[in-house]
Amino acid sequence: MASGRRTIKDVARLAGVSLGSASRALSGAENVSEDTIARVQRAAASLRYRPNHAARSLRSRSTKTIGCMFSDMTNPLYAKLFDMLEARLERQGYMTLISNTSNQLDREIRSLKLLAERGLDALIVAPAHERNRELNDLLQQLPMPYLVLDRELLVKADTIFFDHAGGLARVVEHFAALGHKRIGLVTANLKSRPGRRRIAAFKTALRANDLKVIDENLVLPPSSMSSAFDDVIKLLSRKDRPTALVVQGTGVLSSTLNAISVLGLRIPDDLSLVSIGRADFIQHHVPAISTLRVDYERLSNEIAEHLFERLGNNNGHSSRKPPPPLRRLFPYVFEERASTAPPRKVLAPAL
Amino acid sequence: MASGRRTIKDVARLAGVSLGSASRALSGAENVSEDTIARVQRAAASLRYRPNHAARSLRSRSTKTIGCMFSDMTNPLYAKLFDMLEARLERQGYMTLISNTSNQLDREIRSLKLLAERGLDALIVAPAHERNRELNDLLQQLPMPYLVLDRELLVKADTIFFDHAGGLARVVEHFAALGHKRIGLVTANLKSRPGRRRIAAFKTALRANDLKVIDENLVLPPSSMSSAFDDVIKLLSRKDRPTALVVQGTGVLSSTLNAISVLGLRIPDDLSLVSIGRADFIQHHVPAISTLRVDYERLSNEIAEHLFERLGNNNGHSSRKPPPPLRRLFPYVFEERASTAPPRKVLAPAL
DNA sequence: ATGAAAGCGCTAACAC
DNA sequence: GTGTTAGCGCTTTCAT
Repeated sequence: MASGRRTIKDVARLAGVSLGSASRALSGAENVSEDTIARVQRAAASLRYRPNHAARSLRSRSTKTIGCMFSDMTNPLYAKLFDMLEARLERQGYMTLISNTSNQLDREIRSLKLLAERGLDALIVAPAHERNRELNDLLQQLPMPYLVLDRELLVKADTIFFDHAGGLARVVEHFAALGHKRIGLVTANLKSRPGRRRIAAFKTALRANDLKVIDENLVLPPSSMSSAFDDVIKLLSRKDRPTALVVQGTGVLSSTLNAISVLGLRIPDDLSLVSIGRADFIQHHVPAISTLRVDYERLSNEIAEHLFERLGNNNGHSSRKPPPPLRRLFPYVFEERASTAPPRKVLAPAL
Repeated sequence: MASGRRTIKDVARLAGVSLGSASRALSGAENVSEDTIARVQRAAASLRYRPNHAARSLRSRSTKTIGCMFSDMTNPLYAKLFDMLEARLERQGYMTLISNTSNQLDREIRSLKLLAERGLDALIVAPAHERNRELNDLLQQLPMPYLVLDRELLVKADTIFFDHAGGLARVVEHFAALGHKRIGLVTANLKSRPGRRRIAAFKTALRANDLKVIDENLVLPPSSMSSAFDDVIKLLSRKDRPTALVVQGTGVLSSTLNAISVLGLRIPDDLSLVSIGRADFIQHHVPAISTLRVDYERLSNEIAEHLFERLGNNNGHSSRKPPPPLRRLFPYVFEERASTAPPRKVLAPAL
């Protein structure tokens, strides 16, 4: 890196004060005179001084950086969350370091090691491999506080869970109230918590509404971004095809819409549809698609607040008692738009 | 951060060697005996030693980190590039720090300052505001080498441009060869280079093929991710509607497909279509969509190689002559798939 | 309120 | 090949 970079020493010399005073003036400490602050700031500006981050964090033991390890940034939902989070944390002077692991265990492990040695102030993690021993050990040994996003790890950790049960219950009730009897779920067959919970919650919600659980109505393409096209075509070609569909809002949704369009079915006349998680590309769809979604602004606020609270406690080094781990159930919001209507068969007699 | 963290001093003591030897052993230096290496590594492992990154980069003046500033990570194209880049750089021991600015000038400026003071080894930037004075000044004062991605800045800088002209020429020739006379372009009306160049290149390509430039065929929704639905509906409802469409592969593409589906038009029977940049959500579309795309794997390799070359030169501090700035024209690849065919009117007489 | 001095953990330069 | 030492740029005591 540039050797000609200005240091705080240069600033102090130019301002005619000691090194310590310059530091205090720049970091807004208590015991500095107005005059000193002014002179130091002028000197810093004229030298275009920028503090050296490595030196600062070596000494102060704070990197002012928060790390995120998400399983797949290509997933627009994570991308959106990251965007909000970054904007939110930046306001407190924190930078966000992201590490994307593409659902690969080895990348998750290397990533965790790297993040650990960089001594970030805190971490937000959503590893794909919740039950891997090495990964769990690594997390446990992490020197900084960390927050888990919708994963059920082996280790006890602060976690924000998404309320899949509540969310899917809301959607199924909505369909049931409209008179739908046959409801399908199209979602990735992932092993991680969101995948597992969505399927379980869907079945539970059906039972709670006295609806039959028809396993054929569960369309489970292997990965979160892969195509559900063929499966949806098959499902919707059946004689007793579902009249309503709950669809995961990633690539699965676009291929489902594609299949619906190819079959010439109309939404909501022939088929009602609710997406889980509003994918960006769908927000202008015609007709507007009813969505079960997470309020990412609220979520990123909650994450930030929790993190800062933990960071605060951590300042006093070994505090008396470790606080109980956070276990927050974060709600989904159901936004009814134009993609749901009563099923045809029910409407017909009324005509 | 944890105060009980092990340092290299602990490792050296346990291994029974000096601090310097421990350091050399761990960083794979030249002059260390096999025996020392083994003992130090054993000691490090048993202590669960992790080097302190701040100390290391303060001393060695290298952060082993490369920063990216992209205008919008929510754009799946950037997300994909970042993913490949991260995997590529990780292999050389580099971490990738991403900063997402959502096309906001103030975030770009703050971001650049933060990245600068963290003394990253190199930067990859694609700012939305190419011609902003403050942003250009900031770039010029950057202490580390940086690479610009498809932007025309005021300052001279290493840049990889995408070959929009070559790419669009290829697509228009393809359509012309199939017999299309009326070709439309649907793309965001962004002020940044990709937006500008795409439009200009499209017009040039039409002229080169003796096709009329019909301004009404240019559909320009305001932002790269916004909806083109209404505009595409209008365009395709016209009597002399285009028989072929070139569509930007972001949210614009999904809303265009949505419009086409609502109008009941079939691809490629009623309308041929090529997307620019394969959005992830479209890779399984039926019919498969012909695409003008960037080879992100190759691109990330070129970026990495260029960066390491610049880093190499930078080691020798002020080298004799600064090398001429890189101005690389990066090619598009045209992948013909199933979404293009001769126009109907031309086929009819043949029947 | 200010200056002097220590030292964060590490690597690089130098001696042997 | 190894140990010793200096010092990266900064914040934080500790005097005054």
